[in-house]
Amino acid sequence: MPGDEKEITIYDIANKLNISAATVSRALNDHPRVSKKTKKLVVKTAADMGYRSNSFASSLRTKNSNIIGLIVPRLNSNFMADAIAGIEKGLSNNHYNLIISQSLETMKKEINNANAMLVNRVDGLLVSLAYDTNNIDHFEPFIKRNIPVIFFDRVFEHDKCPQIYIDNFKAAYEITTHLIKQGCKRIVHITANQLRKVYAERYEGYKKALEDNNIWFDQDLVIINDLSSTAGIASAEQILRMTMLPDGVFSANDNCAISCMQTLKKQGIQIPADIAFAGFNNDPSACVIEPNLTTVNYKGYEMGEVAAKLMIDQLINKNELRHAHSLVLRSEMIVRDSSLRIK
Amino acid sequence: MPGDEKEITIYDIANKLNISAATVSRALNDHPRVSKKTKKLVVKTAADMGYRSNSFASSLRTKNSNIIGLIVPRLNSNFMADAIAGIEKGLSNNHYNLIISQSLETMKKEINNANAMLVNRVDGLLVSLAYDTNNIDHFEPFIKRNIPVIFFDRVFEHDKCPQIYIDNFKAAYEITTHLIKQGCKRIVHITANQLRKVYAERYEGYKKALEDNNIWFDQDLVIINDLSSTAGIASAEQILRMTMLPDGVFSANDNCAISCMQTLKKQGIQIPADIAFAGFNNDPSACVIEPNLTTVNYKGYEMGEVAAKLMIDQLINKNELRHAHSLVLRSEMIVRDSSLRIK
DNA sequence: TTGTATGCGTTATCAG
DNA sequence: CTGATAACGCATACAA
Repeated sequence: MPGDEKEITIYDIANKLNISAATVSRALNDHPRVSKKTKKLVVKTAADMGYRSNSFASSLRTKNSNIIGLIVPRLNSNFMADAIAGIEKGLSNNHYNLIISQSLETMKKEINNANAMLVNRVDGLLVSLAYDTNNIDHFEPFIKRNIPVIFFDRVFEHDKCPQIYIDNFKAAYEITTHLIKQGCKRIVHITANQLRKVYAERYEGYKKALEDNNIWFDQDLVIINDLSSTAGIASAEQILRMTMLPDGVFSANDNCAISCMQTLKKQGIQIPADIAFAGFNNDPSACVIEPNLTTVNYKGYEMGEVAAKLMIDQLINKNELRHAHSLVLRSEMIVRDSSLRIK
Repeated sequence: MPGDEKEITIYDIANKLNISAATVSRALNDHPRVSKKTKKLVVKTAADMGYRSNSFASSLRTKNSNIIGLIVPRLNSNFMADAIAGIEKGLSNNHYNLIISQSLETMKKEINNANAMLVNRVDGLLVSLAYDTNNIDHFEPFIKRNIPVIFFDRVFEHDKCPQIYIDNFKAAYEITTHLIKQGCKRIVHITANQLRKVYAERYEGYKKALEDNNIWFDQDLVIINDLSSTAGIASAEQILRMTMLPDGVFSANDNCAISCMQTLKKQGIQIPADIAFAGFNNDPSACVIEPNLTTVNYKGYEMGEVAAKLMIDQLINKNELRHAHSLVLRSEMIVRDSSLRIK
């Protein structure tokens, strides 16, 4: 029966070659003080014998797992899938492995995930926070142990944890200003839970743009939901019920913007003539909807790569004073037909 | 300085409580032959002392990592993101962790990934194959060690490896037949590398549907590319150069179908009147493109859940005769306006 | 129900 | 450059 054969260990290799296990270990780890000849011989014999290093034993000794943990709200969004792809690339290039879990937007599961990561002894943790996370005590055990915790996108302020994000305030300010320049005076803003800094900052950017253009901020024009497709439909219905229709909509994500647009279009609303639209994220569908959606390009892949790079840096420079230097990535407004009244 | 404090072990707990480490170990693992009282005391003390189990030591003893490996071509596609979300849910419910990597569609990287998984001692492996993988020798080390290897979506025939997929032949047959019923007689098929069974079978389904409806199969109507958006544009250009335009297009994925449609629309082609369209996958954008795209609904999330479930079954029933029972999941054609000529 | 003793496979220390 | 030896922290066989 297969699977019952004994696994080869460095002792087996040592016996076969009449050298010590210590030398075998050193040879396999490319230790400088082993002769080229021995190294070559050991590596070859190991391969021949079907040896595979036992990472459990190795990790037990070295106290390193070479595994990075990742906790995200959802794995299946365009942005997150891109981010993970970028992270995986960055880590695997440095021979780190990635273990992933999703909080499904609840702090409760996020705490469970964090504990699992702790037990799995990840060497570092990358986190994008759940919808309702209001404190990060569950990451303290990592911080206490000097295990780097890095937040990206959905970040949290902590002087030991670097953050990677884009300037959401600025991006929202720009895109709102753009709508105003296109003649919009009553702009609806669709956003989510203000606990998440990304949404709070976009909201602030929206408000500031109104203010700077002498447009009265009207709380009734702000719709707060979960930015899902379903929420987009509901938002459209809410808009249609307004006594005075808005002439612009800035949604905090594309997903919601698109389903909102579709619903309004079905009711005969002309876009951008009646209502100009802007989203956020530059999802693939933004180039499919008609008219194409003006949005903020915000590439997850790059953010993932950067997060991985920062993590590697932290792990390599373990002894250096680790100040939480944060990174603000570029984002850019992409103007498409959904907001272009003046051509 | 933080991080320098010694980690608590079961010995520390044992000392504190004046019991043996063995009892602590048993108590923490909820072993039946430990008194309720001791268990409770141990668990509480462990928590108070900030103990975390050392998975390295534990794994070294038990030879189980409680980690499942996942190798996929790309992490960032709608289908794969959904599948991974389903897998993660299924595994985490059973206290398994998930370690992921992407082959970026090359067999070379897939082999590297497999080796990394081997060294990481995953308890099982879930695989969706790269574009050009033409043999699976790199998974033999797992099979030899009785580590379950399960293929999903992009599968490979092996009598020890269960497969999870949909009936691609049937789905393609149905959707092609649908196009024919809508009056199409010259149907282009856009597909990918025939090494991958999914595409080969969709191709076969297409051919069989033509045959059964007495439509001559024309090799010139078959376009083989990588099904990317870029490839969709190129396909449209190729179609426009055809001396006689086709009256239908069946693309092996939505992504390519959509960019192809967009390009043709820009050239004034009416859809579905001039050319009827059908895709595969039911990506979110299929409901955004105008007209909405007829496609095959093929939910990744469910496939992921099923893959996780099958893996758990294999791991639990370790001793049972493990015959590679494969699973064929449901898929369904969704008819939308892109193919509806007869209303 | 609890304790004792041992080994899992590696790496680091020390000695040569 | 190489060898002997001692941990790393846990789980289990066996003994009590």
